[in-house]
Amino acid sequence: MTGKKKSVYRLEDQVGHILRRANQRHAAIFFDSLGQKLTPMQFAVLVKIGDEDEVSQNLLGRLAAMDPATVQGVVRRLRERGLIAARPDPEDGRRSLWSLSNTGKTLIQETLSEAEGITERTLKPLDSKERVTFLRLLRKLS
Amino acid sequence: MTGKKKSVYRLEDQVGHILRRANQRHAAIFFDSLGQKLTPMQFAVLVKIGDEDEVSQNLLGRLAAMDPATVQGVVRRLRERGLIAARPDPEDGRRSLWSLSNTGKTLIQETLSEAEGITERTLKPLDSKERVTFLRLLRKLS
DNA sequence: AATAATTTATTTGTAAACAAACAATAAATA
DNA sequence: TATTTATTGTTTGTTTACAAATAAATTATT
Repeated sequence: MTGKKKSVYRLEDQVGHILRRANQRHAAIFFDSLGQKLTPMQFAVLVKIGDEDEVSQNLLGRLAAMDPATVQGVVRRLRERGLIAARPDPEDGRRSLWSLSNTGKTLIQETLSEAEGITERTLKPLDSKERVTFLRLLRKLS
Repeated sequence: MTGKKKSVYRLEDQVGHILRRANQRHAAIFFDSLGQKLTPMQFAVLVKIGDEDEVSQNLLGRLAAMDPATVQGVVRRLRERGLIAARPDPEDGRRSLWSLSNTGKTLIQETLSEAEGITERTLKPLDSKERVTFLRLLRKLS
């Protein structure tokens, strides 16, 4: 009786599914902490613009790992809230250059420590050695 | 000169950001392999319904880790394609019960091995020991 | 039975995510 | 200079994600 071993596909064992659930958990933690002020991507975009002073859409997309079409929408909403200022690039008619407004700078300053708390809470289930290992391996997959 | 150490918030070091990028990579691999047939969530839903024979929206949401409102849309699109059949629950007027159509069963059979390939390709950067470690830690965060 | 509480599902609205097609500008080449 | 190629950005459409509000049906309580 040497039958073929039936391979069972268990969704909950697939890395994609578990990655997605880990993301969900992180998003929930983020929402819990900063959800009334910013979404995760809005926060990421503000941080990245702040790092660079002034960025084009293309550069911002690379920095924040976002599709150009996605950048569009995120930045539009932030501009509508006055958190980002825009001016045309004098050297390239295709581009516009984005920077943080004062309101935007203030908001980032106010939220940075909460953002650190979000990372901390997300990693809470791991001890410090596990965190190092996990982040190293996760980076390999990204 | 024992000044306060300025804590620098680096987006690319935050677990949320790296998780998101790992997810992006997995989604791209999925799209590359099955993108013309199914999305990741459509695939997950079909697998889960197939496992259970017949499910309510609520149960399906729990099984696939999806919000009820999200389940709505995913299932509607699959029904429109004739991959899922629905009937009212005779015992509970609020529910409808969903099952795979024959077309749905066939499609899952055809795509299961590709799905295994997606998991394999996603984990490619890790050797087999690292995979075990990674999945164990990732599960703790989900 | 009548009322209240719970469960289940739906609807609406906002925000991402990204493919695909298109448009505009700049840079390279003929 | 004129033409081609590459870069950068926009628009459209589809899908996922989820909060919040609502509705409908069931179950528990009085």
